[in-house]
Amino acid sequence: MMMRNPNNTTTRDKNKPNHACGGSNNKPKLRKGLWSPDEDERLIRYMLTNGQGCWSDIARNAGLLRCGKSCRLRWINYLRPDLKRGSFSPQEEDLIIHLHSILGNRWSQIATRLPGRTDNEIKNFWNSTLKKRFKNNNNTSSGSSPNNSNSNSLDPRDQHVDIGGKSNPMMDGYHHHDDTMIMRNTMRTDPSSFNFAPMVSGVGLNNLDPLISVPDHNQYQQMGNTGNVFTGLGDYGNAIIDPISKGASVENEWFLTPSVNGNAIACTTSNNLNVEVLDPCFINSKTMCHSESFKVGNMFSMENASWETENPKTGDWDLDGLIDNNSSFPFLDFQVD
DNA sequence: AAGGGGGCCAACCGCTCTTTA
DNA sequence: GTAAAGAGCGGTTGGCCCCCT
Repeated sequence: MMMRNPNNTTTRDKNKPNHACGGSNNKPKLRKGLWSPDEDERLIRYMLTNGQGCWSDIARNAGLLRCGKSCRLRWINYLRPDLKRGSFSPQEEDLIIHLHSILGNRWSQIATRLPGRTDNEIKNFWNSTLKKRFKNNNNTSSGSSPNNSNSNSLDPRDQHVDIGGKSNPMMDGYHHHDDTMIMRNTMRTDPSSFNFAPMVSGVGLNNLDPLISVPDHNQYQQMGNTGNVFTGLGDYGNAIIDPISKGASVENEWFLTPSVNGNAIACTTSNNLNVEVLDPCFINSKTMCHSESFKVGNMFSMENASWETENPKTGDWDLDGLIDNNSSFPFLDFQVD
């Protein structure tokens, strides 16, 4: 572990006012910079004895000349006994990439799903390693790579969906990650002429889905036994339902299901031949699933057309519910009038 | 061997959100 | 209802270390 000299004060420390950690003339000057072993020991001893409370009180009661904020950071990112040390495992890397594709730079939310890892650690890992890796992939990959991007973005979500290396006009889509514009075409398949495998991959299962980008997690992938559609549950819970196996028997019977990756997926039958799967991506999944005002017709009208959502904010989602519920989705039936 | 550049990562900043009085 | 304080978050900085030349 690289350590700076705890006695050092950075230029930034010297030149900038300390808004966050006091700095009042009446109070003893608070220490900044690296923590000394003695400070660590004081904080550990206090936390183990008294537990977490008001951080300002902790700093004071532990006899530390630190602001509460600094104590909190030190404890959470370094001293906590349940922290995992060492480099990230490939599984953790996969999970970080996957979660980042869903959550973006919400490091704290990503960290809650990697026990023993801190948001700071993950953020640093992403910025120093994974981001660079994506950049290199973009520079060197060509054609059929799932990570191949038509944009210059480093963000794995900015990926053109290219099924099997060939652009499929029925399944083409593009994701833009910046919360302002997401579009993806409706998909319509005719089972008499369509090869389902790429569809399954392209819709929401794993590595061909620009929102997923996690290879080798297809173990739950199933083909629908109707031969018409598919039923799938990705390793991380991204679900796709087979409307026919769910009992759809009439034309235009719709089913909605929230996907863990934030996509609310709608399935329907049309003459029991075509299957519509809509992946509105960044549209508020709560609205889709729960709002009475939501009209399936709105989705239907988007068929074969890209669209812009008004203001799709990832923060609107019940991501906790979606992501945590990996194994049993509350499939929500949705009946068209 | 020296030194310069780049990577890593601890820790800070500034902001927003939440809680409390 | 509102202001202040506390907590938490993401972005950023910069010191230390390693590696390459």
